[in-house]
Amino acid sequence: MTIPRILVVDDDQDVRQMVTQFLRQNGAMALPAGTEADVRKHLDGGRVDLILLDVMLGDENGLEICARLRSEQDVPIIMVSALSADHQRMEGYEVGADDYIAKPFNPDLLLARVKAVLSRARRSSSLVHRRNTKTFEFHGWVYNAKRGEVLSPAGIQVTLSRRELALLQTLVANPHIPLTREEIAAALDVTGDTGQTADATGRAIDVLVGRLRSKIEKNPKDPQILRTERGVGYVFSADVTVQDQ
Amino acid sequence: MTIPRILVVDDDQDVRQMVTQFLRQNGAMALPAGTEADVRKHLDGGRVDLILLDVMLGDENGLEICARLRSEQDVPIIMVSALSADHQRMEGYEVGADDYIAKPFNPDLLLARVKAVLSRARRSSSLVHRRNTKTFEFHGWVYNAKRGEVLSPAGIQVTLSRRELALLQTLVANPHIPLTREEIAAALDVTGDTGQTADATGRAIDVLVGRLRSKIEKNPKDPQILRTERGVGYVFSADVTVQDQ
DNA sequence: AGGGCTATGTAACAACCGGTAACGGCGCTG
DNA sequence: CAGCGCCGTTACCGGTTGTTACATAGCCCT
Repeated sequence: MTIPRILVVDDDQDVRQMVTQFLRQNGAMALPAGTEADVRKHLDGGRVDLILLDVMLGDENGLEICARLRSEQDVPIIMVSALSADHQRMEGYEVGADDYIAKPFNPDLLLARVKAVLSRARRSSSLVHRRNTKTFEFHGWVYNAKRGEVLSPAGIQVTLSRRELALLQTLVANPHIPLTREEIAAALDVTGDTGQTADATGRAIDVLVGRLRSKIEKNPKDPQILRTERGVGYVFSADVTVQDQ
Repeated sequence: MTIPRILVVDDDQDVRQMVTQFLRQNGAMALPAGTEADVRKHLDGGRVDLILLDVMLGDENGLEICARLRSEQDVPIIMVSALSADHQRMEGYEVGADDYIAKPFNPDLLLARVKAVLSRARRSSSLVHRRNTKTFEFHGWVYNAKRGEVLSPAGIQVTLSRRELALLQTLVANPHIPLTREEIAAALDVTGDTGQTADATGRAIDVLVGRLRSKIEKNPKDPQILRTERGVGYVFSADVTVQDQ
């Protein structure tokens, strides 16, 4: 990658100078900016890879600027603040900052953050490394594959055990397709080391299904989502909508 | 740039111990194995980058084992033997060994061979690079390998003990790759080799993991960084960005 | 409809696994 | 020598998961 251009936005001239200099020593093209006008000038004029934005700009509110910039351009932003309280941090994220760092900061820390954000940005633009998290939705339930989180229609988080989660994952990936116990066992890697038949694996799957039902079916006795296909196995009989993220 | 895993196969406990220790000092994850069964356990379980195989195993014939392994898996093998006769060397090559070294061997020589075979296999040459100072960043944390410093997302320095630091280092070098307790122990050089199972090493790793968690996890009860892989071991499940320095 | 067979649901149990508090040994430092 | 921090061991607890046994439901045949 070419030398990254970093906009250093801070109303304190001394801070600007210091940060700018430090970044330059570390190979970046640092562009100091004292006001939002300065920022816009640079954004209009040319390429900017990252904005280091101080939360407290004399007259202007950095958070607002951040939100505004975010809504207009897709430039990574790291918020900088003298306030390290957690809620500040959260606010920073809410307005769309990519990261947050407290002042006074450790140079190593700053550099690490900058590089992290830059490489993240680069990665997202190259199709190769895209790591997509999927979210599945069915009958009001939401299953976030990455975090392994399951939310009930009421929005309450349900904790599934590892096995239950794996089962759900398998099912969700094959909606409306009847799966035999053997297939499920294979997907869950249950077999054990003695190449057991599905029967020897035995009722493990049945029991597991029961346990999952007890957690995600409104009335486990009359399952609507995880249905039994008698003589065959089980079907996930809900429509699933998938969202990449 | 993962740390290479080297299986040290020798029926003589003292030799195993010595070689293992030497390799560990030079940055490898050395896994001692006394029998073919041990070898298979490791091969089944996980990735092994290289096997150092003694020709004379008490009951078994190392050459046969070598041939057998070769026919099954594509793992580089270096044969080790007390007999330096040429025909032995030839035999070693015939059964598929990548290199051959006579006992007693010069440590430097061993290391050279190991590196050669590893790089031929286009594996990491981290045996060499490992001395580089690196800074790792994950979830806002910064770990400076040279100074052994760890900074929290808030920029506060956290003091880890020697062991905790070593554990972190091992994990950070293998993000998203589940490590067994045994592998971790090997990397930390915990047991030496007394033919102990991972169980004999006992809960040391578990406890250590717990201690590290209590320092770097926001909520140690629900670890986001250092996750448990039930029945397997532990995974460092954060994206890590690395900077050479 | 009813008998008999098989498939499935599930409660109870036991084995196993991982988290962790507590303890004690060890080495270092003052 | 006392105090302290580090670290492996142990024991206990709680959660997970496969097994078993028994109850029930579904299906086929007469």
